Amino acid sequence: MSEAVVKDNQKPVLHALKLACSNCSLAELCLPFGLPDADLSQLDLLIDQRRSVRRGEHLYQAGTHFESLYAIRRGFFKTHALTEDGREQVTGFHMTGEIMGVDAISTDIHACHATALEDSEVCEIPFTRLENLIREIPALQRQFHRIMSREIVRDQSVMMLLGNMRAEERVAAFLLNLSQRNAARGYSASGFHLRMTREEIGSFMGLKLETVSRTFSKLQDEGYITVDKKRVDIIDMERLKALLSHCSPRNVL
Amino acid sequence: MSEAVVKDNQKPVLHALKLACSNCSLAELCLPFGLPDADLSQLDLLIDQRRSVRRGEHLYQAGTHFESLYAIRRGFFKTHALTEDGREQVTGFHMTGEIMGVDAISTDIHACHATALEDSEVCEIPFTRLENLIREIPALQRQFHRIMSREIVRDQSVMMLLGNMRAEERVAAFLLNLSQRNAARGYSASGFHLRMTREEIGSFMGLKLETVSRTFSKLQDEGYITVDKKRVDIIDMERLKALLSHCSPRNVL
DNA sequence: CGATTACTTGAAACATATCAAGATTCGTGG
DNA sequence: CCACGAATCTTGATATGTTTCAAGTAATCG
Repeated sequence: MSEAVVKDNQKPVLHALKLACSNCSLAELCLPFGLPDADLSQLDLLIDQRRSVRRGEHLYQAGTHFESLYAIRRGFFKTHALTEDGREQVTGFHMTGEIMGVDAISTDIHACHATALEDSEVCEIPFTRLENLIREIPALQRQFHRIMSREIVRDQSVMMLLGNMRAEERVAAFLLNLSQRNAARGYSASGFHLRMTREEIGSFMGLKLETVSRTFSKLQDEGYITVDKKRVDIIDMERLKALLSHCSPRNVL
Repeated sequence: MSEAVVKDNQKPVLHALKLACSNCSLAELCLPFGLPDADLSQLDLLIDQRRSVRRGEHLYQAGTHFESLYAIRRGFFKTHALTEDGREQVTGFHMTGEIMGVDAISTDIHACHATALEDSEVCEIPFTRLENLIREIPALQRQFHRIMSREIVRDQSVMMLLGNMRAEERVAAFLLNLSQRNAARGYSASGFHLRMTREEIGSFMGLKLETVSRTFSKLQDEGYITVDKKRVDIIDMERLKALLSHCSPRNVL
């Protein structure tokens, strides 16, 4: 396995690692879901580059030309946009198996920045070649459409959250969402390490960082969770879910 | 042209009208954008049914099985979801040329309701057949992906709006968005008729109806717009846009 | 034309933001 | 490995914007 590491403060490091969707443990969360082995090997041919992005570095920047989607192999990302006066708004947090970059398809320009919140690795998916392959593999086409659609549903859930919920409910929804996504990846549903700052959480949820901090403290005082800086443990999952029972038409986030 | 009108209070009326994307004036806002004539006639074969939905009726309901996307031929829709305790959240307003239903692709179940806010007509696009056709026409594939991606970008803009803006800014963004979309369809950018109630606007923007009403009055008092119940005229477009200058990374909504 | 729905406006209540200060943690270079 | 400076987090007091409650008016539908 040859490895060419190019160290640079801004640009992500590029590896010439051999990838294989066909034996990737994340397949069922990702593009290969539902594909028979024969088709998987075609995906293997397409996705031949892995890219390493270190904590704090960006994977792509808003305004740059769009060429590839990225599947997260390992790590954790935020996507965010900057307003004219320099404030940032976080538009999403992204875990292993998720696809980033679909927002750029509409204009061929990335609509947001993607920044690693921990040392990460992504699989690069050249989009033009993906479109070609999609035309030949109906199951891949269907899965790709599902992934795009899922993103739309997810964003609309966030809209409902921002439009309807109070701070306590927002933070509860946020934690439950992380919990579910952890569980789907085989990790603990009840305890995890937050990769983002209070400010980033607040930006995503439409709250100020002080409010996020206060709300964590309140949820802890009331016995829902324990918080120790970045470590969160859900003590009473049922009651935490009950906080949202009246505002979720289906699963929130 | 044979026409079979079935009157019913709940179900949309079904017409057996002949449709033709190939001579539709909305083509450039819709699925046919960028297709050569030869391919257009294939789309014509696919989209053979038009459906008439009267004001107040739904086009589809949340929870029902997904079979078709719908392109708005004429009219105006809202999409909305109900929370468990019966409140509704509006997730979007939709004008001619726009495609509705993509949120259902992820699960094969509609994630929201679609209700006509005026007498409307939609073109029904059977999704399985669309996927087949997309595999044969690369330009159609590209356009479909763009439409899905555009929806994601739009939803993320709403997230930024709900997360960052105060009431006055939200309402300004809302009016400017309607203005732009009107202009793109050849209508006036400065004056239009609101199809939705104050409550629906508020639901979409994360505000109470009283706040929407007050904000309209305030924008009128300050000379940005005039409001006469459902009629809105933008008096000073530049100043209205300036209200948003500090919170938009690019076009809002 | 009467009843229902939609809209406007005011006053008070409430939730979150803002400002501020101190404590803790993290990253970096010595 | 330690120490220092920067970044992050917590908590309190006050300010602000939006919601809630309430009442009255206007418009729409049958």
